Amino acid sequence: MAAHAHTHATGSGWKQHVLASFAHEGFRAGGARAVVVELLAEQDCCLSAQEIFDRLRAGGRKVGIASVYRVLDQLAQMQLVQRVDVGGGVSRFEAAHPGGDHHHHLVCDDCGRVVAFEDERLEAELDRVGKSLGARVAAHDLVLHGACADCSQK
Amino acid sequence: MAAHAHTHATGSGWKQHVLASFAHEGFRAGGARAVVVELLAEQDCCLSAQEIFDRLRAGGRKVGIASVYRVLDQLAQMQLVQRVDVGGGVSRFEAAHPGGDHHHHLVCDDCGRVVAFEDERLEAELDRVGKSLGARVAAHDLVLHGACADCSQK
DNA sequence: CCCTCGATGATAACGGCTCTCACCAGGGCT
DNA sequence: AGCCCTGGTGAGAGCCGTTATCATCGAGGG
Ligand SMILES: [Mn+2]
Ligand SMILES: [Mn+2]
Ligand SMILES: [Zn+2]
Ligand SMILES: [Zn+2]
Repeated sequence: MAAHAHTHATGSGWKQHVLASFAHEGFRAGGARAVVVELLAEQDCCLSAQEIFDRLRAGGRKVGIASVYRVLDQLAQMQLVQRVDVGGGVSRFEAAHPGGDHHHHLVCDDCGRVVAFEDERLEAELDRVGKSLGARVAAHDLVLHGACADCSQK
Repeated sequence: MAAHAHTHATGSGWKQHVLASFAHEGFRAGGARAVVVELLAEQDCCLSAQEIFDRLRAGGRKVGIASVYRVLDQLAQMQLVQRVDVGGGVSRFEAAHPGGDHHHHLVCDDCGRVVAFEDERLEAELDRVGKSLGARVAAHDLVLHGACADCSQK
């Protein structure tokens, strides 16, 4: 696992999977949906609906904010994106890979930066706890708050 | 650990600690603050600001919603309450015990119920992960989503 | 081509939260 | 006890992310 440049965590594999899923569910091909999926596929970490809207507009695409929320909602219901709630009343969204790697976030309360991380043992513990509750846990939201590595050493 | 009735997780110990902290910080004694603390001390689990407001009003207390948020904000900054974000754009709050037990929540996406749980090993893993990031982690928010024990077995 | 119905986007509405500001009252002082 | 200053309070307006509405557009099967 040497030093190949960090390819986007969400390659075109995810995008293809999403488009196939939409087709399979009998959805029609719409411009807004395609372009939101396209943008999400290029990201390494979560974006808010407003950020998605702004970037698409900046790229000359005349999407409506309602369409952005609509598509994100559909994707979330189909388990194709993960809704990330870092507090502050804003939801963020990122591609969710079928059975694959997912990560969590540390939010720096000083500079606002969002740092992604993943940890195998932590996931195992989360699974164990879910089972011990007798519940069928479909997802877990985890956010660490504090001072990021940069902010904490000054 | 036999069957003694489940005493409130937040006895008067917490309340005393909070009042002492406020006095120590040079705050004046205000009616709204006292009554919000009082109510929080009686709870076993988290309440939203609106719920706190409604209950106080129902009890004949003429508090303002602004005061509720103000007090909750002060308490959160003094680390005397934990802000719990279970999604849906509503923050919930519960008493935080100095160095003691804290718990997390499972939210049933079917019936909306909120189930509290605590787990020592999970906390240890969370600590380890925080350290491995080089960050100074002050708090962590964890919410499990899925079907609760009742809803999952039908 | 046409026609139907899902998709889209401008806009209004909604709700949680925050801000503003005039009034209230704790408590140090005399 | 009475004053006064200042922090505490609460009604209401405002802010902002999200959701609902609805007229219009266009994908795609006939
Ligand atoms: Mn995880
Ligand atoms: Mn914990
Ligand atoms: Zn930082
Ligand atoms: Zn349930």
